[in-house]
Order: sequence, then structure tokens, then C-alpha cells
Amino acid sequence: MALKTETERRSWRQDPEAVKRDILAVALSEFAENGLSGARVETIASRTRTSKRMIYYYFTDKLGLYTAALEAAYMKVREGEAALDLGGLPPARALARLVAFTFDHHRRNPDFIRMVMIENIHNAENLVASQVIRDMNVAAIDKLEDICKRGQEDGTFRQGLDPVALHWQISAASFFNVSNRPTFNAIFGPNLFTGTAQADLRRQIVESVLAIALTPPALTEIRAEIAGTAAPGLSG
Amino acid sequence: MALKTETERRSWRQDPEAVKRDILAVALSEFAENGLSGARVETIASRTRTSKRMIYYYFTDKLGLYTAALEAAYMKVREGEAALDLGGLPPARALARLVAFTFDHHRRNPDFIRMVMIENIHNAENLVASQVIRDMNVAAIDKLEDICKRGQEDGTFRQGLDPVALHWQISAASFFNVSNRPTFNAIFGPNLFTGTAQADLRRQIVESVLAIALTPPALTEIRAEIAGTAAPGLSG
DNA sequence: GCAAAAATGTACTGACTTGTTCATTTCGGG
DNA sequence: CCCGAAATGAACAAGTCAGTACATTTTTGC
Repeated sequence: MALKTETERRSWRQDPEAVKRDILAVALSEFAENGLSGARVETIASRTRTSKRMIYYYFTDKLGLYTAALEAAYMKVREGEAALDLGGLPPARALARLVAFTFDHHRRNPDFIRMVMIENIHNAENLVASQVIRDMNVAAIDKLEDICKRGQEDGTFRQGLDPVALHWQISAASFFNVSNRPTFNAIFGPNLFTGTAQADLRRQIVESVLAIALTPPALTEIRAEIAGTAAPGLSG
Repeated sequence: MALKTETERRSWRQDPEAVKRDILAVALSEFAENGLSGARVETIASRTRTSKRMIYYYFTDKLGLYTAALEAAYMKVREGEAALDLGGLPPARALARLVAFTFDHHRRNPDFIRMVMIENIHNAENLVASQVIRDMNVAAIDKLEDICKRGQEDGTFRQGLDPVALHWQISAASFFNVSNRPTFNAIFGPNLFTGTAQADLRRQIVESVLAIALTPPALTEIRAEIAGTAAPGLSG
């Protein structure tokens, strides 16, 4: 029975997997809120259904727990991203949708953003160790690469586009919008983060990215397409 | 003698001001590197020319020291920004220059960026308290507001521009370029951060911001202007 | 020069925090 | 139903770290 280990491990004990998941979920939220050195193992433990003992039993270290939480954060967003289907869309449409989606997705996952912020403060030392995370992000680029290739083939995208640079642009705006909200808010007030202003911002970002990727004629075309379903000539 | 306090305070003791400055400089670099909870007061003390005792004497708290360091970071970048003169430039030129400058300036001041990152992790709690910092940033907006106004008056800028939103765009790219370099680097390699790729990135950001702010005709005009000193027709 | 205030050095403390030890329970397989 | 391994609970050990007490020196105003 090749599936023995698989099946029996599931009904193994009184659900150690659930215990691990419980710990991880709490750890993620706690690390995201307080940072690596700011988080307290005892606090995490107290918020789980188990004890501190179990944290060390399953994750050996505070750092081990942190790394696991970081991976968990990446996995969670990846699941969300999987829901996005760009298959049938023409390249320009697909790109527009990807940008808008990323913007919204980041907004919906502040814990993930904060984990990445924290990881950057630590010079990505723990991220380097995780192959899981690296694979994940390469997948994101593959998606973009596919769009670029299709766009260049049908002539709507400029030549010489760098998918990574494009990803950088998309990420910068979407990430910053969440990561720097507190300071921006404190200094300039919350106006930029209300529903309507956020919608404007998103539109602007989509526009900017399209302007970078598309050839001028393709750009004017999709602008018209997005503005309404009407063709450009019909509205004037 | 009205200047008595001023003059004599300078030669007051064996230079307590210098001690404060020494502590602050070390604290800034240490907090920027390790974060608020990650930094150790003893480590900071050991890197100064004085003792831990003095830190508490002058700054009362670890948090007091952190806040002072945060303000110091803002002041330092503000000095750098003061060097930028946009007075005589026409609006489009001024905006282009402001964007390019911000990009470079952030790149040159990673400690400042890291302090802002850290402050965001802490939900800007300590920034709210500091009037100094808020005034500083309002000044930055004033600069942009002036450019916008001039641009709208001479017809090169679109109507209804929000200087704060523009500032957001400029900041997002320039900030992200420094703040998220570690993770980006770890995942996609260092290609985007070499001299030439960074120059490309900067050009792209300038372009994007101009595309947001300028009217289409003004945009094509300044593009030609930037591409070379030659007029558009001459190169073809 | 002298008294008062400011500045500084040394050594210490109390609280907090990570991680461990040891004993106990739960569970699967035979 | 019993044995060994996995899983867990409770108290504890060792080290770390922010902050302080106390003594001493330096400077200033007079």
C-alpha cells in the first residue's frame, strides 16, 4: 500500500496537523503585527489552543516559527492568485486585469504585505532560505511573461519588454499602497484611502502600466475599450 | 546682550550638544538596521563615545531615543532636498526633475527609507506625535502644488490634478525601489538594481508621472525635448 | 575660588523572554 | 491490552535587556 503513510498520517493522533495549522495562523498574525523581534512567543502561545511547548516541539525555534509563518503567508496569497484566470483574454486586457487584480489583492492581504516589509527589514535573510517562496514568485513572472509574449506576437506590446521590470512597476504601486498607508495617512490625511480615491488610483496604475507595455496605437484602442463598450469614433 | 544664551551655550560644557549628536547618529543607524524592538540600547551606547547612562539622561527612554532618531532622519533628508531648485524651470521640466531627484535621493538615503518602513510597521504611532515631521512633508507638497498650479496656468498640465496623489505616485516608485530591494533581489536576482537598469527604471518613472500630469500635446513636446535637444522633426 | 547645577561613570536590579527539563498522556500496532 | 513512540502539560533555568541608584566630576554664575 503506497498510500498507507498518506492515509494514516491524517487520522494519526488527535490531529497534530490541526495544532500546527493553529499555531501557524496565530504566528502569522502576530509576526505580521509586531515583527520578528517584536513578537513574543508566549503571546503567540497564549493565542493558540495549545502551549508554548508545542511551538518548540514543531518549529524548534522562534526563527523556525517565523520562517514557517512567512512561507504560510506566501502560500495564502498564492491560493488567492490562482483564482485569477487570464487565459482567454487578449494580452492588453489580460495585463489590465492582472494589474487591477494585484492592486486589490494586496489591499485585501495586509498581513502578507507586512510580512514582506518585515522580511525586507531583515534583508530577506529568511526568504533566501526558502525554495518554496522563490518558486512561487517565479510562477507569477511566468504569467506575465506569457502575456508579454502574446502581446508582442500580435503587435500590441512594445518590443524589448522586461517582464520582471513590469512586475516591479505593478508591485511598487500595489505594495506601497498598503505598506506606507500609516505614514501617508498620518501626514496627508486619509483622503487617498477612501473608496473613490482608491478606485482612481487603481485606474491610474492600470493606465500607467499599459502605457509602458503597449504600443501607442494599441494603447489608444484599449483606452476606448475600457472607457465604455463604444468604439472611439462613436462617442464624438 | 541678546545673543548671550546663543553664544555661551555653544561653549557651555564639554560639548553636550556633540554628545547628543553622537548618540543620535548612532541611534539612527542602529534603529534603521534593526528596528525599534530589534535595536539594543547597550549596542547603541557601545558605538557612541559616551555611555548608556547618557542616552537615558538626554532621551529618557528607548522610545524617546527612537523618536528623536526618526526626526533626525527626516531632517537629514530635508536638508538634501533643500538643494533642489526648481524655481526657474517650466512646469513640465520641473516635474521631471523633481521625480528624477526623488528617485536618486531615496536611493542615496536607505537609512531614511528603513526608518519609514519601521515606522509603518508600527502604524506610524511615533510619527503622529511629531509636528516637526508633519510640517516637513507639507513643505514637499507645497513644492508640487506650485508646479501643478503653474502647469495648469500655462496649459501644459491637466485640470483636476491632485498634488498629493502625484506625490503618492512619485513616492511609491522611489520608495519601493529601495525598501523592497532585498526581497526582490532574493527572488529575481540583482539585474534590476545595476546601474543601467536603474537608469532605465528612473526614466520610466519620470515618463509615467509626466504622462499622468501633462496634457497629450505637452507630453509629446517634452518627450522630444528630453530625448535630445533636437526638435522632433529633425531626427527622422 | 565656591556653591549649585549640569553632566557623566560604574555597577546593579528587576522584569521579561527564550528555550528546556521532566513527567504524563495519548495513540497506534501487534 | 500492552508496549513504544508520538504528543503534550507545568514548572523552571539561564540569559538578556531596559532602566536606575549612587557616586563623582565638570562647568557656570557669582
